[in-house]
Amino acid sequence: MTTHNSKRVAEPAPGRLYGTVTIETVAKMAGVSISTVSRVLSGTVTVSAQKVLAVEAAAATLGYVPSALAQGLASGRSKTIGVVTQSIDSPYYGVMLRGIEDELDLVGYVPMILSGRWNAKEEAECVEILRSRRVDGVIVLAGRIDDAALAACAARLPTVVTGRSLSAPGLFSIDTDNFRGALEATEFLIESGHQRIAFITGDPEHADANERQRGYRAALDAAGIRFDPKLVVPGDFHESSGLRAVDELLAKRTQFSAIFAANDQMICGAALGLHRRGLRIPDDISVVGFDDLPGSQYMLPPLTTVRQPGFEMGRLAANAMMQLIVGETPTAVVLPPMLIARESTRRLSR
Amino acid sequence: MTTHNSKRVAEPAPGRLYGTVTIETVAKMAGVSISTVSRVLSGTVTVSAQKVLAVEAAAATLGYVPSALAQGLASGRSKTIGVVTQSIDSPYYGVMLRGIEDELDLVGYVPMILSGRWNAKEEAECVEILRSRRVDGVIVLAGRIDDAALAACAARLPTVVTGRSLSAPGLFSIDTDNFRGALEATEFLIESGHQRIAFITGDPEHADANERQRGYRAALDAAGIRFDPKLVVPGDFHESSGLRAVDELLAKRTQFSAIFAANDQMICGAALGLHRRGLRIPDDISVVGFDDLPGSQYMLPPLTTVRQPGFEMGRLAANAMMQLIVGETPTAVVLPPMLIARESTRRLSR
DNA sequence: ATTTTGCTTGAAAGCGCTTTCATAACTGTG
DNA sequence: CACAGTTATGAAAGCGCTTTCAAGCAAAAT
Repeated sequence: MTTHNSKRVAEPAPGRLYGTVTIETVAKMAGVSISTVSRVLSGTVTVSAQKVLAVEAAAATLGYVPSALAQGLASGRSKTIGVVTQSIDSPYYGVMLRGIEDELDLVGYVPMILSGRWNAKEEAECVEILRSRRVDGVIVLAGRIDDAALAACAARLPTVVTGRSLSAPGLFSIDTDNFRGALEATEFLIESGHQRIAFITGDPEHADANERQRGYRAALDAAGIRFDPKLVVPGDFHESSGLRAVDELLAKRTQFSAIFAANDQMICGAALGLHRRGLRIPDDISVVGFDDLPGSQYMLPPLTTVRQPGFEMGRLAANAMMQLIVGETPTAVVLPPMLIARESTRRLSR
Repeated sequence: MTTHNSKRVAEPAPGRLYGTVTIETVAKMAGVSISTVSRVLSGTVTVSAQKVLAVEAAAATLGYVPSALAQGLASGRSKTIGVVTQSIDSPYYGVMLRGIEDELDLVGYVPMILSGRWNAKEEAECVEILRSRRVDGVIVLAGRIDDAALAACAARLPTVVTGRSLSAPGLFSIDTDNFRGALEATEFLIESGHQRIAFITGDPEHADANERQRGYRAALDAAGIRFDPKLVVPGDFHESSGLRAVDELLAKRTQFSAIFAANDQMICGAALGLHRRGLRIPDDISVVGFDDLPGSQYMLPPLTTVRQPGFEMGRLAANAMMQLIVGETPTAVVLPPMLIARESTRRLSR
């Protein structure tokens, strides 16, 4: 029987940059074993001061950067958190992402952000990609992915979801009280003397959207104002749908003195629609949005809206993730929204 | 001499989920070697149809998801591209990120997006983190990191930078012609009869900002309009600075009929400032921005601005990266900006 | 019938780390 | 001063893949 493996030369590592400095390079230079290098770099075990110095010096002069891939493979923790957002350029989710980034930064984790593009299938694909990247957890920002898929994800990976309230093992959800926010916004309009209040809905596939509509309706009911379906026009959360909604509203020749939209972006579009018809905000029509996007305070006029603490939500989500990872059970949270009265609404003197 | 290593049981892999399915699990179930599994999954080598089927069946029933960490470590390619943006919620960079995402998606790469927060130090840290993550390349969106650091990065990793024109080995830059964009915007204003045109600068640490100012100046010179330093006020690319700029301009009691700002966000702030003073756009003051953010067409009135093809730039950047990775040399690009005349400017009838 | 060529396939050597495990070197203690 | 109790350290076993390398085999060529 021949020993069929000839000695392999380990010199020119295939497909790899010549001169890559690894933990071994550092170990040799410092005159210690790679275990010791690993120990001083992670700082988990005491190492003699002299060796610490030697290792640090070697690492510095060599410009050693540990491979997160190797670390992840060996330790079973990649120190990265997958984040599924909907659109990387969404102003609304953008703020939440900032919160997540900031919080993760503090504990040495890195986010891996993927876009689900408002589409259950793509979101599921994102989760799959993230799983293959061996992220230590997944944060999903709202989206269309169904609760079951989310629970399934949570079964194998710590999972945090925002804009939704549901519970499952390993799953933590964080939401704002959309019903209440919409209720308060509508109440505010009613208290200001408005009776004919139009509502531009959000995407009906989105739980938030429906909650907001429910809040609008509840405020009307509570005030004894008859609900008029003609005042409700469909939107999809984007600017363009706000513009269309105003056209539709005006075409109906239904009278109204205020518009409440399920988000700020649609109010933007609506404002343009009103402008085109020569209608002034708030002189002719009062408008109220939802979210309080960064730009909303610079709208003309500055927008009255329901503030969602997006940044805080992001931080909370990241925080909860850290807790899940260490095995704690964060307590589910429903954040209170807050009405920000600015200049897009006026009191109706009857 | 005692053989000092006792047989180790490999059963409960430390710190790892019980039941993780690896390539070995699949191999066993399919009755083939792990090499064969690897081969059918990567599809690089022909494998008998029968085994392909067996492997695919096994992988499917086991729900096997290959570890990108292990793949990356073994192959030396992580299939991820690091992206350094400035702020994850910047509307301007957001569009570029979308372009990058889309293009990377097509070729099976995943972006890892980090925020440099407009700060050279943090940007350098991002690059370092990315390096440790063993990304296959780095795309830097503008930023303050100095050219030398960028070139150094390019020396070890394929690098693409936007909003800057420089060249170095392994480095590819992609930029828009800021000078020309600003020149055309200013010319447009001049042709419309404006002579007293104020300019709100961008952050002077940003090359783009200075180019745009140069364009403004050049148009003035070409038209024989005397440059008046009192008409130039500093900004920092954010809305709030646009607001302040208008206050400053008005405080000077210098007369002007138009404002050109180094970006759209500052125009937003400026518009609010004008609104507060009862000045109307474009009746009293014409305004022109730069960038054409997604929201700019919904400004009141819709903003005349210089369009930067952000999405295209993102795609080009990702594309160039792919070329760099396979060893090709993409040709540097300077994209032409385009003036979009909307309703925030009016022709001055003298 | 025998050699050659061409395929498919498994064994095994890494990739660059972390983490036992065991040893060697010290520190006290009775 | 022998013996137990600590530390500090290196060897080596993985982590889950990719990728040679060589063997095995069947088909083609002589």
